[in-house]
Amino acid sequence: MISPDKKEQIEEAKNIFSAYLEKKALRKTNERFLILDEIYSRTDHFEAESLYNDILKKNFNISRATVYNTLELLISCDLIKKHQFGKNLAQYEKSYGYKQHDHIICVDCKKVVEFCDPRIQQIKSMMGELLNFKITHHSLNMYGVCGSCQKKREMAEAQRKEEPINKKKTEKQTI
Amino acid sequence: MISPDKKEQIEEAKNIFSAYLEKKALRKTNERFLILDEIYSRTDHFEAESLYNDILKKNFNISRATVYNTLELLISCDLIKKHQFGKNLAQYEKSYGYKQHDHIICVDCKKVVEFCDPRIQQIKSMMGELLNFKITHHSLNMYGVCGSCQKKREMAEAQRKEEPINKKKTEKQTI
DNA sequence: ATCCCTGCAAAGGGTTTGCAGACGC
DNA sequence: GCGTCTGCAAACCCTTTGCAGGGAT
Repeated sequence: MISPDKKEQIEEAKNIFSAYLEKKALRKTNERFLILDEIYSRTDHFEAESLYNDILKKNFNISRATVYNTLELLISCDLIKKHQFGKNLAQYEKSYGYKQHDHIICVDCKKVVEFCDPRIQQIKSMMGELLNFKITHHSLNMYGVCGSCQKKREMAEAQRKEEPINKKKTEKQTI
Repeated sequence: MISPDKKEQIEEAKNIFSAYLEKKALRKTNERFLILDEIYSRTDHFEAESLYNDILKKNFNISRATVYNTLELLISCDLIKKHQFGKNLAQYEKSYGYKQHDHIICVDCKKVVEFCDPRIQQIKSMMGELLNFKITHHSLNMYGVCGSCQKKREMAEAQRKEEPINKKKTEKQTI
């Protein structure tokens, strides 16, 4: 999922953003490009707050309001995507130069893995036609336990059997 | 999606909940069964707040804390499912007696339509195996414009062309 | 010069938490 | 009677909003 030359990708993203702002008669402020730059220098998914903090760390003065405002603009011109992985906390990821994909999330360690499957596209177009919807986008998340967390669970289970002390309390904890 | 005899379904749901509480050594309080009853008497999706309000309307004294607590329990024993359709607002639906399905949401009127597609199951098991995840559940939401909102959009567009007054302002509103 | 965009801080809305009293077991 | 659940209200967290000043066009 990593592009060969990140620098060029950032430049291209800036061009797209610039064209978008022009088309919509919005202003090209330093803050907006600073945020785009920070996002495209990152890897993986991020939250609004960590983006904000990392920009502060670099001694740029910027406000949360501007971060949220700019994220909204970047979503509009398809330079980033917004996700909600179950909790009430939005996560974002850059999307220019990355192909369409979906996510598997580990319910224990919260790790996010990406995957592609062409059948999603088929379902999308078939269901759109069937139900007379003009589908614009979708979100498919699978939740489960990743390999290493499966092992951890097995070990914890084995230990529980070894020491059946305080039986009632242990039972309750497996809610 | 409507069951032939709702009453029986509610009874069955209560039995499942009762057995679950027993197994986990949790208490069978009136509040918990009251909430379950209210949920299974409803149709479609609902939010925690409207559930809470509707119970208050029936002159039962209950607190939000208990509603949220009980919703959590009902999720654990698979009697309801929790969804996040994009916003920071959880929606729930009863799940006992209803077959697995996914959702299409209209981005204009927020209408939610359900659909089934067996290919999801295939993708689930294939990706689980491929990435070594024990998949427990998933969430697939498609977003788009429903039939009637498509018409509304077309009409609005036609009107816009008829009266090209205040051109610049109209342009900006299409963000 | 205009007026959109920014930073700041406070408000907002859904959800969670802490505590004292109530009640299922 | 013990210990969990409840109701209440405050706290919490992420996000949005209002406002006055500043900068892009």
